[in-house]
Amino acid sequence: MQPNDTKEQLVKQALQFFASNDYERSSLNDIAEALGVTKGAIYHYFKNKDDLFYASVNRLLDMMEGWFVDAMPRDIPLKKLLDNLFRIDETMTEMGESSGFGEAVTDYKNIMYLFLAALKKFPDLRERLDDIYTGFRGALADVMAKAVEKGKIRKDTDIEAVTYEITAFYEGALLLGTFTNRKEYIVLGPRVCAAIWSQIAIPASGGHKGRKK
Amino acid sequence: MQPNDTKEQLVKQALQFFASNDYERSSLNDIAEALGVTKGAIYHYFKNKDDLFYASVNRLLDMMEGWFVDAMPRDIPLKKLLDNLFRIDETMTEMGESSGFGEAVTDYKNIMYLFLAALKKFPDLRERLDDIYTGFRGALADVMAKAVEKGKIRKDTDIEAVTYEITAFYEGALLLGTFTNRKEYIVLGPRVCAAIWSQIAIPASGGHKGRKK
Amino acid sequence: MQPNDTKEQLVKQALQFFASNDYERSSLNDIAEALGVTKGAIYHYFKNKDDLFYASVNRLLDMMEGWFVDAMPRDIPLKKLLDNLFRIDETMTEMGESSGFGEAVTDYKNIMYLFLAALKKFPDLRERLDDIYTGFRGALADVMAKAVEKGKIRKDTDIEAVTYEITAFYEGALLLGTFTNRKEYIVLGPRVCAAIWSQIAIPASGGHKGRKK
Amino acid sequence: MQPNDTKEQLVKQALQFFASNDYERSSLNDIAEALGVTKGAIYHYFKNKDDLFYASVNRLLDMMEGWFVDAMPRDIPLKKLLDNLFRIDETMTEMGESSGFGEAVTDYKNIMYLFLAALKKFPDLRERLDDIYTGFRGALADVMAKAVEKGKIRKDTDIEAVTYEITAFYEGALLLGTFTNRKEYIVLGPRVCAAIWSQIAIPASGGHKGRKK
DNA sequence: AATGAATGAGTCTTCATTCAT
DNA sequence: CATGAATGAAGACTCATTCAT
Repeated sequence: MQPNDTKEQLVKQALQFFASNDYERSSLNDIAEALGVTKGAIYHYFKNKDDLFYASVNRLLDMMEGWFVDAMPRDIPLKKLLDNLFRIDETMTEMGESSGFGEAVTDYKNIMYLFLAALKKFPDLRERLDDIYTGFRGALADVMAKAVEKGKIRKDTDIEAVTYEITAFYEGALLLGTFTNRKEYIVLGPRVCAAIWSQIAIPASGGHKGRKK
Repeated sequence: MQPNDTKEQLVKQALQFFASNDYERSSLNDIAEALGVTKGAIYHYFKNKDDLFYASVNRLLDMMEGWFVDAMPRDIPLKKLLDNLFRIDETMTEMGESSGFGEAVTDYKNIMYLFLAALKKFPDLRERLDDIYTGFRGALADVMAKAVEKGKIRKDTDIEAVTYEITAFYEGALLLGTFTNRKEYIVLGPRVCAAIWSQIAIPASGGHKGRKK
Repeated sequence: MQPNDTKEQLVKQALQFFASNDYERSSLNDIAEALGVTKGAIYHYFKNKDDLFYASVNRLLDMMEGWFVDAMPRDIPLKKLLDNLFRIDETMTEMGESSGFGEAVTDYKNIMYLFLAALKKFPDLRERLDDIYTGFRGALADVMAKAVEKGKIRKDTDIEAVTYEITAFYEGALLLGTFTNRKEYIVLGPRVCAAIWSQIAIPASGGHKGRKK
Repeated sequence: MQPNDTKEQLVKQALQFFASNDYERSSLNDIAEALGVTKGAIYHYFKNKDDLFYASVNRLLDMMEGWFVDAMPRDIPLKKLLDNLFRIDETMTEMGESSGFGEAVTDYKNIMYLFLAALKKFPDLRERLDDIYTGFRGALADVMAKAVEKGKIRKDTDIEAVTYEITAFYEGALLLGTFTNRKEYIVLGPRVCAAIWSQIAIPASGGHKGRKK
């Protein structure tokens, strides 16, 4: 195994470990054991405990950037994109699976803790995270702009507000799930999607056909 | 100074301290110094470090419950309520001031960390937090139901979805602020509010013309 | 209740407490709670924690002195005295009951620990304890001397050795009981008594005499 | 220095330390200093303070088992064995020297405290200790049985009682020494031995061979 | 006579980090 | 490359004792 591969492996495993274990409360002994190496080995590849954590979080950010920005489909019909997005649980699972990290990393609750711990230690990560959100919102705005052009949604749509609304709602829904331990977004996500859609869509024809009773 | 007063004081000060300092990383030495007492005094009133933290978080939850549930105005016009709510920054500041805790407790970024740290340590707090969110959404739903009756908003409004949407958006906006360190919600909050309102409001007269330019 | 009475009560209760609880491991808080008073009250009557312990142990020594020395029957037939003594368990129980302290103080295991802890802290107690053993052995020797006079036991009996033998055996039997948690002395005590008696008694008649000068 | 050697060394030195210092009152600082290592080093080899103590006491029990059970001479004339045993002080010293532990471990006073402290903390040690006593008594009983066969002692000897008598006396003599700080057993031990012997021996013949000058 | 709040020195324990091998 | 023994600073917690009331 090439040296670099070893380091890569360690980062990947460490990320999985940190996803399910609180960084502050994990001793290097625990970590080393979980990674199947000795403490010395870790110090061989990383400057210190923080360095390993930093590398792990960055690996996670790479993945999220790939998923939410680079891999964001931009030539898909807006309605379809939104429908997909608002099946929040499926989207998260899909992302987790495609990432190749275990399911521990998929669980938003874990990611939440991971990010907050990381941001507290490494404020410079804020910038990377910000880029990801900005990128995501940009992609969404692009698709909406196209939808306006195509006459799918109203011309007077406040695109910036709506992308922000969607992004914030997304995060908030996951956060509420973390707080309350109930995934209400599974049921309510699509209904919120419908509500938002009705707010921007151009009515097919006459009148509003009572989208819900 | 009465014993009870002392304990109360300690809880209050500890809450302020924990709002700006990470619980795990704060040594009892730091805490004691910040509270202006000796370690021994803390152990006189609290079983251990966790106990003090638990009491502090509960005090915060009391406050939030009072603000977001008990003090929630229920006979206010919906539009007015939403306008108020979506001036997120002002609402948070107002709540902070009314609480009597310092501004450290007002800052949502701090509360975020506080809650996540607390939930990790004391899973039973999840229930209290859940009650608060449920209470808040219930109050919101009540006002919306009345607005429906009064013909202010559409009869086919998916009240449950919209209240969830608002709550999650609220949390998400604050969380994004925490992540990115930018309070976009100051500008975008009201615009999102307008978008949501247009989605549920009954058009003043014929056709939906240019609710926003 | 007179002040002195209070102090007396405290000493008595403390003795019972120390009989079942290790002194070193008992905090003054525990002790105060067990005695049903506050720490302050203890400091009112005793100089410090050690002082209370010292008083308690002395009270126990008073009791033992009364039982093993002062109340030792000296005009009883030797055989009867020995028979009584070697029913070790009954003797200990009887002593405990007569003492008025609870049964915790009766249990030799507890006394053992108490003495060792006390001797370690207060070496001067050794003298008192020594006096008690000396007194006991003296009383025993007196009875044996009389038995020699009366022709009950052999004239060449090494009285000093036999009293020492009995005393040491007694302590040793109790100590073994403490170590092994089995009261073998209940069964074996009387048999040892018989063996010792046969060693000193004058054979009723012919028998094998003159094996000793 | 090999790892195992280091741990062994620590156990051995700790035993010597605990022999002369009360476990409860010894801080890990004291212990570490006495062993010539840092506290951290101790925690490297032992789970905690108790663990080190436990290992030390077990090492002592190993030694005692070796001495009092395994190394007990079984084909020696009973009289000689008893004579040896009842020179208590010499026996204890010999054992101490042969053990290789320092003289602190030899002193029965110390062993006493050690055992009681250990039994209080680790009740399971009682079993080991019990085995040692049982083994010792068994060996003694074997030798006595042979002596009966060879016509050296009386057939009606209550072997079980006598071995118990000897064992308990042994312990008791040492305990009295601990309590009173006087080694009376140096003088009285042999005299008690003579008394016991006269109780079981078969008179050689008519003559009085002066067991005592 | 009695309280109990408050202290601070001391306890056991953890852990990131270093370093000789 | 990798080990794991060893360190030492820092952590949470205990408790005998004091003192104002």
